[in-house]
Amino acid sequence: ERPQLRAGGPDPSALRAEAPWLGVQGSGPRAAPVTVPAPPQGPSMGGSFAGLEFALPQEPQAADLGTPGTWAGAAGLPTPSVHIPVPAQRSPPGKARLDEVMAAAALTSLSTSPLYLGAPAVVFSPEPGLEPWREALVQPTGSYSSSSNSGDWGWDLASDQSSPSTPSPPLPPETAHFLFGEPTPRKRKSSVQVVFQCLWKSCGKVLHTASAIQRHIRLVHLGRRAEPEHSDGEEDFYYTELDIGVDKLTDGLSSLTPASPEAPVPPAFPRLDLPSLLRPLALPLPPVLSSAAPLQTCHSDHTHQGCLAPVRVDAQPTEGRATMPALPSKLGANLRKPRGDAKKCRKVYGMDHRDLWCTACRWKKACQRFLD
DNA sequence: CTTGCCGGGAC
DNA sequence: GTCCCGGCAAG
Repeated sequence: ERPQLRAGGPDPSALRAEAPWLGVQGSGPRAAPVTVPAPPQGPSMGGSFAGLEFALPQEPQAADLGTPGTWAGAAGLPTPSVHIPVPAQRSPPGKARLDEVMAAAALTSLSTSPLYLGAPAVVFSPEPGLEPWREALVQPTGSYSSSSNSGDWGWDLASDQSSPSTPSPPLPPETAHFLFGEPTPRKRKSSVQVVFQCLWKSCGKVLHTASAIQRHIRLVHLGRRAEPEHSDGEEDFYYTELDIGVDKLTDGLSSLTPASPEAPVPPAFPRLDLPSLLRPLALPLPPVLSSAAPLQTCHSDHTHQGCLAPVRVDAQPTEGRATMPALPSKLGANLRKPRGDAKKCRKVYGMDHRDLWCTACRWKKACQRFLD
């Protein structure tokens, strides 16, 4: 028994429905954020992007994460090899080894976030978040100036967005910071703290342990008993893990700690101050992804979407009541499947031979004969 | 404009 | 359950 879909609230069913589909669609550097090397497909990077070097986070740039400024420094090095996460060419669909990618993602999450032990399902739940990462990766360098993201998708507790003087092209430090998807590498364990934020609409509660947040969700949002044994794991869909620097934590979370359990107001998410950088993205990114665990990225495509379902909210980016920033106002439409390019019964047989159509076509449903 | 099909209604 | 269609989004 699932709770009814609350308007504007997280929708686990949508997530579940989308997950397999995402898996099918998954191609290219899907889990590249951490372990998957640049996909071999597509034009060679060496040609058009000579001089640039992949900065895929094989080994997370420990020193950079959490301190975006470092990136500016890296970019300023005299060497032509700039640490810019040169996006891989979009690879043909279906070529990626999904199992590899998934395995990599799973391993990464396990190795980087011991706290997952307390929330096993989280490994799955953030699945839809892969996209921004991928989206960024597939952006050709040449077009990066108009490319994705400012790194401000998340709340400012997790990342320092204050680098107004930093030029954005070709790659703002924030972007690099974000792109690596692992802002809290193991090497900096000591200065990083993990918190768990409730994604429930208008909640945003932040707790320090997975069990606590699960309990919170069970009790407050799912209306269930607090005991974990009564859980079916659904609460995992409603929170996200955030890695934040201790200093930031102290600054930003002072009013969000469990000491103020009644506070319905979520952390003050930063507004998107670089909207132009977001333009190419089909979807704004779930804010919770900014600096969270590696898997906390969104996976979608220019022609596909749906990844936002689990964090769907109706909040407006600039409104105080917003639990999350900059989500599209009409996400419902994003759940619609993109039109396939296959000819359908209607087109093949024409209106004249409607009797030849498959039943679904006759009923104006998704064609079952000519699948995409 | 046409096409695909979601959402929902009628039965 | 089957069957149909209004209406929407994409092209």
